[in-house]
Amino acid sequence: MTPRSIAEEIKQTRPFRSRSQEAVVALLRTANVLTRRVEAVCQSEGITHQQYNVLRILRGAKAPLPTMEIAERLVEQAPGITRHVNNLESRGMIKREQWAGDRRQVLCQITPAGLRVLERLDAPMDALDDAFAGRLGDEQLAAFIETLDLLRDP
Amino acid sequence: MTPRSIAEEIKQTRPFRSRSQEAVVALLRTANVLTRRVEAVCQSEGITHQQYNVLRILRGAKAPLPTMEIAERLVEQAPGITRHVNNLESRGMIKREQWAGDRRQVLCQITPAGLRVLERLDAPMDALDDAFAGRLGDEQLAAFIETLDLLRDP
DNA sequence: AGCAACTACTTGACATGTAAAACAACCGGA
DNA sequence: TCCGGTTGTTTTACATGTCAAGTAGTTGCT
Repeated sequence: MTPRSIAEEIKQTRPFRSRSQEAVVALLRTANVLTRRVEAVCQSEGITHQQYNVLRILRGAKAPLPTMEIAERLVEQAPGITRHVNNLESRGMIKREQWAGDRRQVLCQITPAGLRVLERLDAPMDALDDAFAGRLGDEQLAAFIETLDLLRDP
Repeated sequence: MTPRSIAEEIKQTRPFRSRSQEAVVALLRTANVLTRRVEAVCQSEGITHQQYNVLRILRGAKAPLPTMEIAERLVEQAPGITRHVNNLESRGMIKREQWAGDRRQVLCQITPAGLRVLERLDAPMDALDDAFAGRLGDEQLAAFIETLDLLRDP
């Protein structure tokens, strides 16, 4: 039941210099594949992967969030977020408002329309998650997550 | 020694609907972080992550490769590859030639200049791989790679 | 108060990824 | 051989991510 190994998959004559390199390449390729699937699901509602993430962050937050908060959570630079927010706002999925406390900040909040979009995506996204990671056994899944957490650790 | 968990890291009020979802998010975020580091290394030679990959594929191949072969191995659409190849060719790192056998194909080959660029990147890239994946134990690393291979399996 | 330094965006310019369409070249019959 | 259908690649158009600058609005120090 061994899946095609990366070495074979990319047909490299000189496969890998190290096991670490193999892990790096495998991680990047796997994420690449996964991203496409997520995009495919989001497309059904006419939004992109990152727009979806913005909406999900806003839904997850109890209160309206300043733009930079979203940027931090998405690990993306501010300009990109500004554009996502522009786009989502123009389509009525989120609402922006100045906050009296610090007028530099723009607080973003998901609208009922945005919530409905997310709700329609919940089921297919859950299905994707399960189809993707569901074949891993419980302890393999746990180990995988733990390893990923460790790798991101500074 | 537990790293910040994703749930905590992204400050979501409603963390995850499932363990599978946590794995999906962790994978995407980890790849995101890793990509930035790779880009940072490539930048020292003035090339991008994907241009680096094109060069590495061409170095790994014994013979010149048609453009579409590169696209397949990089899992990227043709137009993107055309541009990378244009860019690399204009800087003398690769060479393009028509092939008599099938005149639709354009064969790409790395030049000595391109090889030198790669050689200068080999050491820092190895270092990155090790810094990134090196803290995993041997068997944790093996399990990680195996899981990734499995996840990419159709 | 006054001003330098900093923060939160926003805008503009540019590289890259993708879908769609344009082309040239090849392939398999009729 | 001629023709419709594929294939390899490029062009075009567009969305997105990043960097560099620009603009408000704040803060801290004097």
